[in-house]
Amino acid sequence: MSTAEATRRGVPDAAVARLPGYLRALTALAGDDVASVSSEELAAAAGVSSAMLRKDLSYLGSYGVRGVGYDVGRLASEIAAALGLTQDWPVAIVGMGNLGRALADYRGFAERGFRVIALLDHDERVIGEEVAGQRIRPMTDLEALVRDDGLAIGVIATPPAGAQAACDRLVAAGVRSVLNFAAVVLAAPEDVTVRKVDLSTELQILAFHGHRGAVAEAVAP
Amino acid sequence: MSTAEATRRGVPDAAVARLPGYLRALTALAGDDVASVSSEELAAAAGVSSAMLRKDLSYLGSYGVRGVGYDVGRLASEIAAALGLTQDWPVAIVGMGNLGRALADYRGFAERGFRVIALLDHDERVIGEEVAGQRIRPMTDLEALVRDDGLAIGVIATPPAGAQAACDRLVAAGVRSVLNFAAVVLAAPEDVTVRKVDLSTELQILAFHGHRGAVAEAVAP
DNA sequence: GCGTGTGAAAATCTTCACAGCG
DNA sequence: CGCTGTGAAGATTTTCACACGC
Repeated sequence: MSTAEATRRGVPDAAVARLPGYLRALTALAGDDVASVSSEELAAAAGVSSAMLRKDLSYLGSYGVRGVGYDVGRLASEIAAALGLTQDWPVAIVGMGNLGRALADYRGFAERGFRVIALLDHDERVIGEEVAGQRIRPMTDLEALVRDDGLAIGVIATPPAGAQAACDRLVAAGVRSVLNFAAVVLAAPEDVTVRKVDLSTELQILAFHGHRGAVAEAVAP
Repeated sequence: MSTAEATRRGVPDAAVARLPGYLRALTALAGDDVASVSSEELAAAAGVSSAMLRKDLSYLGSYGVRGVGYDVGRLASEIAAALGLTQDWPVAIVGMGNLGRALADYRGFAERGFRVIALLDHDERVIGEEVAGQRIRPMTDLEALVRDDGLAIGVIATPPAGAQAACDRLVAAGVRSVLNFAAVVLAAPEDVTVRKVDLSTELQILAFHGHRGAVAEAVAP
C-alpha cells in the first residue's frame, strides 16, 4: 500500500492522534543509535499497547519485518511522510499575552518542523515590540503571510473574547488549520480544521478522577 | 439516579471530557442571565450535537424538564458536583521556565476553582524568585504541601529530561493527579491519573489534516 | 522461532428515533 | 405540543489471537 493510498483510504483519527507519539519515540531511539525496535519496545516507549501500535502502523503500510521488528529510521520517515512533515510548516501565533509569548519562546516547534514565521496582535500598543527575536506584527499582515510565506497554521493565544475574531481573520486570509488555546468554542467553515487545547478542561477532568477515586473508596471500601 | 450512583456506575470517559465544556457554556449563559436552555441551544454553545449532550447528561441523572429544557443554575451545579468541583483544588506547578511562568500567571485556573498554592523548581538558582506574586519553592516542600495544604494536582512544566523525576517526586509526596506539559510519556502507578498536553503533537495532527486535504485534492480533484 | 500484520471479536462511543412526560 | 431521556442501531476504536513470512 503506497502512502497516497493509505492517505486516501483514511487513517482513523484515533490512530493519527498517536502517530506523533510514535515519531517522538523513534526520534529518541535514533538519537541513542538504536537501529531496530520491536512493536513491544516501541509501544512501551510511546505508552500504548503493542497490538494498538501494530494496528496503527498497518494503516500506513507494512514497514516492519516479521520475526525482526521495525527499522527505526525507515519507520520514522514513513510516519513523518504520513503526517505531512516532509515540508516545514509555517506557523503564526496570534495574541501576544503571557501565553502567546511563552509559545513564541517554545523550542519544541522548530524541532519538529514548525517554523514560527510571525507573531501577531491586534493591539497597536504591542505592535513593533520584540519577542523571541521577532517583531510583533499587525493582523493586517495576514494576507501577505499566506500569499508570500505559505502560512498554513494559526495558533490562537488571545483572550477568550478576541478568539473568534482572530479565527475569522485567519480563515479569511486563507489559513485552514487552527490551534486554539482560548477557552471558547470556535465556529469555522467545515474545510478548516480546528483543534483546542484547554488547560482548565484538563484540570477539571483530573478533578473528576481524583474526586471519583475518593467517592468510590467511600462507597465500596 | 443520585450523583453517587452515577459516579459509581461510571460516566464514560468521553462524556467526562465534555462536561467541562458544558459547564463553561452554562456559566456563560448564567452570566447573561439566561435561566433556561434547551439541549439544542446548549449543544450549539458547547459545539456538540444535541443528542450527544442529552446522552452525556443522562449519565449524571435527569435534571431537565421535558418540553421545557434545563434550568441553567441547577444543571451547572449538578455538573460541577459530578466533576468534583464543589471544593477548591490546590495545584502546584513544577518547573519555572517560560511555560511554567505563563501558567503561573494564567487567570483561568482560579476562575474555575483551582488554586495555585505553590510554584516549585528543582534549580536552586531560581528558588526564592517571585513569579505571579508567589516565591518559587524547592521540591522538598512537596510533602508539607500535600500534608498541610491538601495538594492534590501537580502540573509538570519542566524540560522533558526532568519530567519523569518531577512526576516521581509528586507521586512520592502523595499527589495522585498530574497534568504533564513535557514532551515525554510518564510512567506512574495505576492509581495516579496522568493527562498530557502536547503542543507539538497538536500541530502534527493539524499538519496531517492540512496535508491530507492537499493529497486528497491531488488524487481526486 | 519470532514478531509482524490482520481478520474477527469485544468494547466503547455516537447517532437515531421515538416513547414519555410536563 | 415540545423537548427530554433512552433503548436500539450504527460507527468507531481497541483488543485478541493466530496465520504468515523472514
